[in-house]
Amino acid sequence: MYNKGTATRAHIINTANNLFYHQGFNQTSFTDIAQSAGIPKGNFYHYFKTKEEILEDVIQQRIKNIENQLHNIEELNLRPADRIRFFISSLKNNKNGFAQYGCPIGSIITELGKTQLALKTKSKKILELIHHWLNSQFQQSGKHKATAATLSRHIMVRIQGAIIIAHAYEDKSCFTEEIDQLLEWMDKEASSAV
Amino acid sequence: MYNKGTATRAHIINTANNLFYHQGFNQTSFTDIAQSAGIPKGNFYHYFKTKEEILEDVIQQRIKNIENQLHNIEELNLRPADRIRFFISSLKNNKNGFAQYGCPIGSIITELGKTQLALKTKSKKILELIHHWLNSQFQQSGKHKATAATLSRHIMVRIQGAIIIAHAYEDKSCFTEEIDQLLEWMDKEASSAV
DNA sequence: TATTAATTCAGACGATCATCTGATTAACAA
DNA sequence: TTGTTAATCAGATGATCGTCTGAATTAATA
Repeated sequence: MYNKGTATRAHIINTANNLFYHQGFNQTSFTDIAQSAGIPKGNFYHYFKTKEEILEDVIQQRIKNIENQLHNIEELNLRPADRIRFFISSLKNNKNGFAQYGCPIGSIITELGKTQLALKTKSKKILELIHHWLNSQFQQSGKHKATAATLSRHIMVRIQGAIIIAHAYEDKSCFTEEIDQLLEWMDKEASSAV
Repeated sequence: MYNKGTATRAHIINTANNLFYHQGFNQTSFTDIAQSAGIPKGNFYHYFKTKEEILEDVIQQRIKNIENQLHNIEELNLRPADRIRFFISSLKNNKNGFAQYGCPIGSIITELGKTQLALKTKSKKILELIHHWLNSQFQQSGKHKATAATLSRHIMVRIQGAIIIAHAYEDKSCFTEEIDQLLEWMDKEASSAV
């Protein structure tokens, strides 16, 4: 077997992943990815037939990354509510990227949600993964199903909103301060309501 | 003087306004606007030299609309805090559009923020207009400067976040329920802290 | 070594993009 | 009526888009 291609393929996905994040999906051309990856355009077709195929693999990779991230949190031996706190806090590691490029998940859904609904549905899975995880943590912490749904959605809303505003103003402190408020909210509200 | 063109120009801006909202700026071509407006492409150049020029006028129009909206609220003879409540409530009138196309302001800033920073700066003014107005209302209601800044930003965050999530799930109830929570928050938190 | 399959790569394809031209028509002012 | 400006409109322009071809090269297998 001859499989140097596996590495090349991964390299393409990585490059596309960054470009889609930094420039947007529609604003990133085949030529962009090829040049940035240092791979001749003609070579691409051997790995991906369409730009959509690249996006699908990029999404798959992002899903895996987040699954690993959430899995690692679950191994920390924390109570469910503290897992959520840990997850929210850890978002602050990305604050520079959020302020400069927005949310890698939210921005692509917003972009594709306008005209490319099939691709949007696929990107949405990343959002749902986090959303379902939060929901599950709330239920494990003893919240009723309906309460857990409301609380988890509320967190999604405030994270997405904080990133939007931080990106609009290119100011990471917008994000960190709103996240700190969200953590305070976790202590007060989310601990009380059942 | 011969000025049938004024109406044509306004018609172009209106058409572009809708298309930019429904499809995104980069996903809307000159041909799209021309066809949708029923105006031959060649005629466009008489009114707008570039696509950016159209966007600038679209933004100007949106700013005027929001200025009018806010001005109307100020004439309702409400207390500042109730003006804010009124503004937030009135967003529910757009819930269908939000769920289907996202936020006309947030989505264009997100899109342009990736690669077209000059245009982003211009679109951002619509966001700032609302943000400053909220800030001003909070200050008029007796809040300290720093408190008003935090509270107004928080509202922006939650509105943007609610729209993002509603758009992602194409579910307007996501938006309305989060907005109702925001109004409850107004009653509790925003009334207390000075 | 000969054969097969995986991989590389230069460049072509038609479609579409934003932009522009120049000729034509419509409206008004003299 | 004539001259001038505003407005219309068919279609060209070069650049770039995503997609694709086919031949060359490389590595593994028989």
